[in-house]
Amino acid sequence: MALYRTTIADIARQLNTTAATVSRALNNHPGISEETKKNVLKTAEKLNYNHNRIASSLRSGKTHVIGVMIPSAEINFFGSVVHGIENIANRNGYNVLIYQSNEKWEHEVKGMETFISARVDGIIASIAKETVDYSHYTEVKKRGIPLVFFDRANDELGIPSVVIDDYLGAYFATEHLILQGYHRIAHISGQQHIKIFNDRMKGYMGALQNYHMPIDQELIYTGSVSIESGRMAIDRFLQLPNPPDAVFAVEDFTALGVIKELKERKIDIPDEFGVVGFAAEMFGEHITPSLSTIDQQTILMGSEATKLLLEIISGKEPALNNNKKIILQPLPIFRSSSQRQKVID
Amino acid sequence: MALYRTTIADIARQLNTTAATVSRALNNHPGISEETKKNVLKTAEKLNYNHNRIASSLRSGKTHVIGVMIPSAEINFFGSVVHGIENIANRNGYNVLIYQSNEKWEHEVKGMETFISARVDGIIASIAKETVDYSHYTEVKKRGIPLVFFDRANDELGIPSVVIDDYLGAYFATEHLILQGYHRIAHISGQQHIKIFNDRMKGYMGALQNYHMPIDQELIYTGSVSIESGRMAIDRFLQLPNPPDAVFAVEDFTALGVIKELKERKIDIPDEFGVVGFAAEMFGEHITPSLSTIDQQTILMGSEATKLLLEIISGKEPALNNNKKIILQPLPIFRSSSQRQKVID
DNA sequence: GTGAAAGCGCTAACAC
DNA sequence: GTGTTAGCGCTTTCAC
Repeated sequence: MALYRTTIADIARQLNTTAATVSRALNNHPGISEETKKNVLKTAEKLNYNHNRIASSLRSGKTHVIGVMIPSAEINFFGSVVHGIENIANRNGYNVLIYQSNEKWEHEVKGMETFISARVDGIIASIAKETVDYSHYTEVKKRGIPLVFFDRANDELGIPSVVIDDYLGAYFATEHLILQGYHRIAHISGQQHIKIFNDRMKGYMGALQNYHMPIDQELIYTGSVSIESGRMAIDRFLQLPNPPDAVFAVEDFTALGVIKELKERKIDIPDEFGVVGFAAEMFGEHITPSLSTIDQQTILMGSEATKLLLEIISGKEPALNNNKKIILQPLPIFRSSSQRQKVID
Repeated sequence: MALYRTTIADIARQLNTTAATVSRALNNHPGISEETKKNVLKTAEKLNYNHNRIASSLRSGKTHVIGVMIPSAEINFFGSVVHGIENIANRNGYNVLIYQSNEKWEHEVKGMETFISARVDGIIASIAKETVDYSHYTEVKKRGIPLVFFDRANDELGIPSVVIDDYLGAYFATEHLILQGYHRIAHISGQQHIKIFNDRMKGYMGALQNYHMPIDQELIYTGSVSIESGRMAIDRFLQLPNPPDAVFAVEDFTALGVIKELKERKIDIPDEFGVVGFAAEMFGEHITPSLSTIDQQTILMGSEATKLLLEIISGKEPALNNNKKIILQPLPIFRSSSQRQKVID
């Protein structure tokens, strides 16, 4: 088997010309005759030539690779964002190098080092839950490598980001429950040091205030974003002297726990109790009752982040201290779990 | 901002030594004094040096990058396999370049070209549904680039693969329905040119035969792997003079369609009708009734494929005409949709 | 419109 | 244990 790989020098030799000319022809440089170009292309084909990006990158300083840092490829949300990133990247001749943090700070640091070593042209990242020290991100910034955050961003680093409007999504969800005639609306929240969860809490409160409904601290349960925390929240809520008749959960799995617990207690959804989640996880459409939720526009988030990054790379957007923040509109999806047939009033 | 990047030559200059020595120290070569190594490491740190993989790759011919071709990052199954791949790859100092075919042959071809250009050290791929021409894969093989298939493999190309035993999984599913006392067990199949779907059909038939039950062609519906095809199959089955009382569906979404249709028709699951799917999709656990299914061991599939690839790369496994096939055991998960409380006999 | 020459940053073969 | 030398394959001045 011939492991020998054709180089531009081989093509040049065949055509009695030089590597420089071949390179120019292959890269569509202006000022190269049509004739030469045609010959080069034909010979390249004949010799089974394949462009060596490594050599090209070393010389030009551009790798056409984008590093993508996600907490986990196994989580639907991130897989879907990656899908959006890949589409735009490939369409523009960029490749995508994936790194998973598994929500661990150490992995995130290692990933950034890998990206720097690999000389990626830019990085798209979503911050790990564990991360509180951001020096690896500021280091990337300091080295002049374009960086864009998505979903889990940090606004204080002068790094642009693409997020959805979590406040608004939560506002929509809560408002919807109010308009459906629920009177005491509870909220199950997530870890408050994570901005998106905090924003959702604020959106919940904002909607209540706007509709002149009291904010009752007893109706706010801080959980850990899991089925179990949904179940536990219901358990506590129903022990209250004046229990809620609806809940906006910080995320779909939490809402699922709520539904499971309510069903076991034979409490009718949505007539006796309304439920809205957040994230538009796949299962929500298929459970009974189907789950009302807020879509986070994952594919769009990926493609917008990539477009923004490519604009920074191309110089159309400033690379430094760019606080640009693209805020996507959340998309409410109201299904059976919150749509009352008869409004009790 | 200093975009200047420290090179090993800079470190060498500081220490009055040469780039070669610095390189050796950095790469832990044998025969370098502890003292020198310590000094190099210290100076590298001080100068904020970062290894340049591009230059290193060009010289050494190794990129430490694995190309991964998947149909879509958005499909849970593939995201999960990628998770398994990433874990093993990173642990061994390899990075993962992702490419999505979107089930299209053209994209798959382009992806392989990209991998070749990027000089990846090896490739892990799952074949697009559309693909019937495999020349891009044989081309990769011809160029001596290690290649491993997972899940959707082709046994005739002399390329190793990691798959689950689809026959056995289907056998388990069907046998389980038989043992639960169902008498007429139907099968909803997928496109038969795709091997895994064909294997599942065979496993279904094998179980029936082993238990001396007749194979009735009327009870086999060839669908397109979707919720809709599950619904349509039930519609047809229930029009038969002698309808089935259970179904083994080729995949979970098809099984979901079955369940939705049966519920609408007020047919009790599992008492009147048993259902088993395939794939262990997330939603199956949370719908009512919960779905019996066959787990495909996605993470394990990813890690086994990566281990195999790394062994080929390291030369422990032959690179050429390696027909090694790692067959993972499917894991039955029997839930409510097929577990009869009372066996009707 | 094309050639000559240099060099991106690293590693490996060969000295000593 | 370390230095010398060469070169991986490409792109990019600077010529003419």
